[in-house]
This record gives sequence, structure tokens and C-alpha cells, in this order.
Amino acid sequence: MEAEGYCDTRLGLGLGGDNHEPWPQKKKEKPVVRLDLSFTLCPKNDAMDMDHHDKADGICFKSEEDEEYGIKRRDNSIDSNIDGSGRKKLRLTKEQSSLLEESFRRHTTLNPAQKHSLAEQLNLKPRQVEVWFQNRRARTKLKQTEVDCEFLKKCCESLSNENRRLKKELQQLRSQKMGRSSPLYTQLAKEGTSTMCCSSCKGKYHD
DNA sequence: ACCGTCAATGCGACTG
DNA sequence: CAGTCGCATTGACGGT
Repeated sequence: MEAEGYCDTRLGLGLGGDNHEPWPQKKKEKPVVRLDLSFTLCPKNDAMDMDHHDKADGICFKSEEDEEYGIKRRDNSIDSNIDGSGRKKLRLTKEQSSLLEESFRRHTTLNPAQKHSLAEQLNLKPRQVEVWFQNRRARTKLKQTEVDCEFLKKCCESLSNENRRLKKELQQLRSQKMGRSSPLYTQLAKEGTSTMCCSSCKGKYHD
């Protein structure tokens, strides 16, 4: 999407156009294109009209009525990550990320107390910490799925090889069986000089 | 221009 | 019923 020169109302997504209708309840009914550009993207110049905009960084804001439809304003922690260009910086800082990672290593889920304490330490909202952990669990699961997939691929490959080998062996045995019906083989077998089978086979499969 | 990553959102399901 | 989770998805952003 073209972002240069525009500000967005990302946390206000979910409304379509001028009618300010909330999203349909069912997931399936969601429109393919969720963003109505005419409504959620505002040229920076227009951001000077301050009804819906933040003067400081050119970010568009919704009016108070929008709150009735569940629109959330961008929180302060994200505000604090805005650079001079007027663009949002969604990335967490290295310090925040490493502390979150460290915490995730200790426990992959958080109880409310842990969440709030961590949020306070990180200067984030508890919801942001919660989201980070959810996304982190999803990443872990995805990684594990990839590992499992790789393992299964190797298994499949090895089984294919084994299957090929056994087929080949079967073919050899069949062709050998054909050979046994020849007069020469019959004579050799009678004399007990056949070395076709191992000793353990003798008596088991042959008389 | 395209793609991957990641913070964030919305929804259904579950639980205490 | 509120809180939480997994999941699918979105959109900003960075790398190539």
C-alpha cells in the first residue's frame, strides 16, 4: 500500500466508509478489503485540519463517536515510538524484545499479575504484552511445525528408499525363482551345492 | 515491486 | 460473563 505522505488510523480499522458500520459478526462475512482508503488514510496536508488528526505527528484520529463502535485510539506506548517522519514505528525496542524473550523462556503464558508487572517494566500496555506472548507462541508453534514437517519428509524419503530397495530385491528373487526351474539348477539343488540361501533359511523354507 | 516479519485486530471456543 | 487462548488476517515496515 502507498504509505508515503499518508497517515493511517490503524487501530480504527474495521469500519467501512462513511456509514461507520461495525464489522459483521461472522468471520466469513468479512469483506476482502477491510480498509476504506477514503476514510482511514488521510493525506498529510489534510492532517492539518485537526478535527480527526494529531497535529504533532500527522496521525489521523477518529472522533469521539467512533469509540461507540469499538474503535480504539492508538495508545501512548505506540505514540512514543513515532519518529519525526510522522510514520508509526510498530517495532518494539531491543530492550523490550529481549526482556519479553527472557520472560517467554521462563514461562510461555502469563498470569494477570505477571502480565501487568511485565507491562510496567516495559512501559507497555498489558494488552500489548499479552499480544506479544500470543504471537510468540504462534511463532514457536510454526517453527515446531516446520521441524515436524522436515522430520516427516525425511521419514517419507527413507521409506521410499526402503520401498525401492525391497521392490528391487523382490524382482531379483522372482528372477532367481525362474532360474530354479531350469534343469541345471534342479541338478545343483539335488547335489546340495546351492549357495543361494543362507544357512538359517535351510530347513525353514527348503527341505 | 515483491516478500517476510511482526504488532495488532477480530472472532469463536473454552473455562472458572 | 469476563478473561484468555488459538487462529486467521491485516497493514506497516524493512530488506532485496
